[in-house]
Amino acid sequence: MSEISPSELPRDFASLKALIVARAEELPRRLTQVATYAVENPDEMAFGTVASIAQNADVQPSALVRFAQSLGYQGFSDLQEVFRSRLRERVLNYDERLQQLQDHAKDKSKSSVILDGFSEASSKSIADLRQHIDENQLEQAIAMLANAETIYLVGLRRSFPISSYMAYAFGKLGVRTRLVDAVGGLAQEDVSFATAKDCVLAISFTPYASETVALAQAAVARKVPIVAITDSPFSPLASLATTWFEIQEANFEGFRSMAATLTLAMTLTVAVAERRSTRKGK
Amino acid sequence: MSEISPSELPRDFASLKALIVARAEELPRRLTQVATYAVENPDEMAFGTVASIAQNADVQPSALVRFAQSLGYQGFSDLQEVFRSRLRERVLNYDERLQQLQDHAKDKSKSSVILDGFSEASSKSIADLRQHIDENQLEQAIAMLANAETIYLVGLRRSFPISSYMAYAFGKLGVRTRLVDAVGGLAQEDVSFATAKDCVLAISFTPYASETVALAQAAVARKVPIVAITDSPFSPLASLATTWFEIQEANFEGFRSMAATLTLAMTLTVAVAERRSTRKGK
DNA sequence: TACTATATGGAATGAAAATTCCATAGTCTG
DNA sequence: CAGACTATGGAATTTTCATTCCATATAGTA
Repeated sequence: MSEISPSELPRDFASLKALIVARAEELPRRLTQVATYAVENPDEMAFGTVASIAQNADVQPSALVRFAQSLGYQGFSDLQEVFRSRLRERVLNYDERLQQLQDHAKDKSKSSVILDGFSEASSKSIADLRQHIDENQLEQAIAMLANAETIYLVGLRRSFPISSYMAYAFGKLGVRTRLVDAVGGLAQEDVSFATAKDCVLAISFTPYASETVALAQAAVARKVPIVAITDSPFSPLASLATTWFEIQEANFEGFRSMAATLTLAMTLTVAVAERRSTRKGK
Repeated sequence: MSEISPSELPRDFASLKALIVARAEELPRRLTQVATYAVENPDEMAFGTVASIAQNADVQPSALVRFAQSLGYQGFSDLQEVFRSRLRERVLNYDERLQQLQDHAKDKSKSSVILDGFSEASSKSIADLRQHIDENQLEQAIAMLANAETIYLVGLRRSFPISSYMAYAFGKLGVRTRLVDAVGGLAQEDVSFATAKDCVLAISFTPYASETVALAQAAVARKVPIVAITDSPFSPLASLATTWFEIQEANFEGFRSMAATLTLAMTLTVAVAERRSTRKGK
């Protein structure tokens, strides 16, 4: 009945998907329709019944069975097993992982618990960042930084690793920056060379370092545009900045992650460098 | 028939689990058995049939139906829906997420693609770290650092943000460190004060900064124990170090993440500080 | 255009599943 | 210890589901 079925049908979702895509065009019209639906709604395929799926895909129940058979499976149920296996392999979601962390904390070494805790906090922070960031704002910040003659990187104490990373990475990519560290009030002088053609990237989290705020104020006074990365709308940087990102880092036992900030920093660095190189090319 | 069912039964897995746990003890013996099985085998509950689950849980099929009804559901199928919803909500696994990134790259802004790429790379790096790390090794490194009189933090160029983060965090936690930056060959002098009672934490990735290697060699000569964080068994640090961590950072378009290294750094910092404070307390 | 092969819709069928029912066992109470 | 109530196992029943079948439509070919 089926053209191919050399006993080695896909049993995992990835290869099944590949098979469906490959065979899709040589299948009859209605079965192509099923193929499309299957690839686009794998969850539904895993849990639905022939009748419910048929209704949603707008085909007859028999079409589903035929589809499965034309791929070489015994019937729909056989095919459905593969879609179900996909869900079994899925990664746990955050709530579950957190729960699991707590459940297994007893039988693990203290250091492993800490590692797991920070891993979770970091992953969660990154996921939140991705979900909450405003695309337009990201675009605006990149444009501002890409247009700047010199980027002044302001980040002290806890934020210093981030700004020093950006200084290093920008340097590698040929973008001119100035890493402002505020040792003994020398910092202000640095920024006092900045003009409206430059840009300040200020990073600060609670408790906001007073030097960072002072530097940002000096920049505002000189009409230097500011991109800020901070953690709250009430941050002093929020009102000073031309545009600003709110980053919520998850914490483990009170120690905040820095993963989201670092990820955003990497993004800005590469995006700005990329923007500059394409612009220069023209 | 059922005691409670005020039309607001759990429809999500988290609250269902809470309900089951809460009601478990007041249920009859066989139904408690079902409750236990359900909580411990949620996947099976989602995919199995009444017959198959009953067999695995070693109860009669009717017990499953009764269990569902005693919680307030119409029947087993009704309850099973909740277990299924849990799997639907699960996070995609890495392969799928990567695939999805590529699929949706067209209809997104370039900057979003970069952010997604780095987010993915960071999450993956952290997951790998957690999976591959050796607990005993982690313990050993923490012990070494906790016992040191002074911790010398050696990390240059790309690794400098990490060591500077640790310097900051250790400082906050009252652990004495020395951040070694190799400006103009001054570094060596720093390490030349170190003794066997201290410890060097060296961080370096390809291409290994020659200064970091030189510092590590100087430390070896003075019999100072070394904990290293690097990316390959062929790293010059691997052979010099007393113990070392291999970290594989995922990359996006050739730009390596730093999330795993940062997560390990946070772990070491907090674990060492914690170890010291408990020891001091005795 | 006629013929043939293939595809499709929809009802019929048979299998499998969930649910109910009932007889019996067990437990609690007076 | 008797009686009443609850719990349990397992068979009977009903519902739901996947699959097959067949009449009709569609497309391809001579």
